[in-house]
Amino acid sequence: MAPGHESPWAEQTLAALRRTGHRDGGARRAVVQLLGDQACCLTAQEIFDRLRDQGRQVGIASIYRSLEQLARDGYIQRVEIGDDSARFEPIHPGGEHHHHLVCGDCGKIEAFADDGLERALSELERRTGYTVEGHDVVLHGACSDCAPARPR
Amino acid sequence: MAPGHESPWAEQTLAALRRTGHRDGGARRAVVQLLGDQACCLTAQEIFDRLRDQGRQVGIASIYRSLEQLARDGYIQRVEIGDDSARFEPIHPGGEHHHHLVCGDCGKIEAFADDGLERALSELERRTGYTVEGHDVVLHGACSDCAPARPR
DNA sequence: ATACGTGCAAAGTATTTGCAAACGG
DNA sequence: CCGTTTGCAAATACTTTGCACGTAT
Repeated sequence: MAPGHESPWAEQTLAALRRTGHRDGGARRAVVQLLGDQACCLTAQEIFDRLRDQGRQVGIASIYRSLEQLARDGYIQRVEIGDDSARFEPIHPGGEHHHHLVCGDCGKIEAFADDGLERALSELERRTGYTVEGHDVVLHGACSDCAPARPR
Repeated sequence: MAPGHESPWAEQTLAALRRTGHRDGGARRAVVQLLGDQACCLTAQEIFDRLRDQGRQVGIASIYRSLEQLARDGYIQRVEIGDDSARFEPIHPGGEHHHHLVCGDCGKIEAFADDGLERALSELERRTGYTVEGHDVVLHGACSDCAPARPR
């Protein structure tokens, strides 16, 4: 990430935090900026490592605290992949939104979006009367790199 | 669970284990029997507690080891709900299969099945060429008990 | 000035592993 | 018998918490 340059999501999120009376400390800002530049979800440890690689010295506790607050306030989403650590990624207010495919061969996590799936989910919510605030879908299988190597 | 009586799933699973050359020790059998009688997914700790309540004295390490093996060999499925422990439930070979709604108010976990959702998922697999071995869907929201109490 | 945010270290959970004893086939 | 399974305890991994200090407002 080029210093001084922020993704639109990071900018919006930091502005919203300021507006809601939060102070702008270094640790949370670094977490938000890093998350905003990421293609996909990161673990707390990954965030810690990348920030340290960038020379930003943040305590891992601050990362966990930032993530907890950001998730609670709806800026980021917690994603459970099935390895034993939680992952986090920005929620884009526009509503475009994706799910994850976890490759059992190489461990890679790929994002995908699918309208049919989203339609089925909202149909389900409507029909059952559940009051659903969010949903996670995780597919386990072989990613597009590993699948060709195996017989279909 | 009435001793001596086993759910069909438990019976099949134990038979399959025997057939694949596994020995029939007490701990894993107790785990399989308990899981077979359960309506929904359990954590390792819940399994430990219920077995102890039944008078079956099993080490929690054996429960984890059994669950790991059963999941690896495709007898049970790991379900990640978003609290910080993993849950496990039988996979019924028939293919009928459900997902989970986690209530943010009361914490209850409800199972549901939905054909439209399953159709959308298989359509997605077919269209993208992903080789998908399994999928998890978790809805977060208010369950049918808590939702009526809140304005829709 | 004054509370909020941060870093460090310690405490808590959830899960895994090492090992010797128990046990099934 | 012999190797798998088990229980215990110690180890590990991840996350949370207590507390003193820094810093944004």
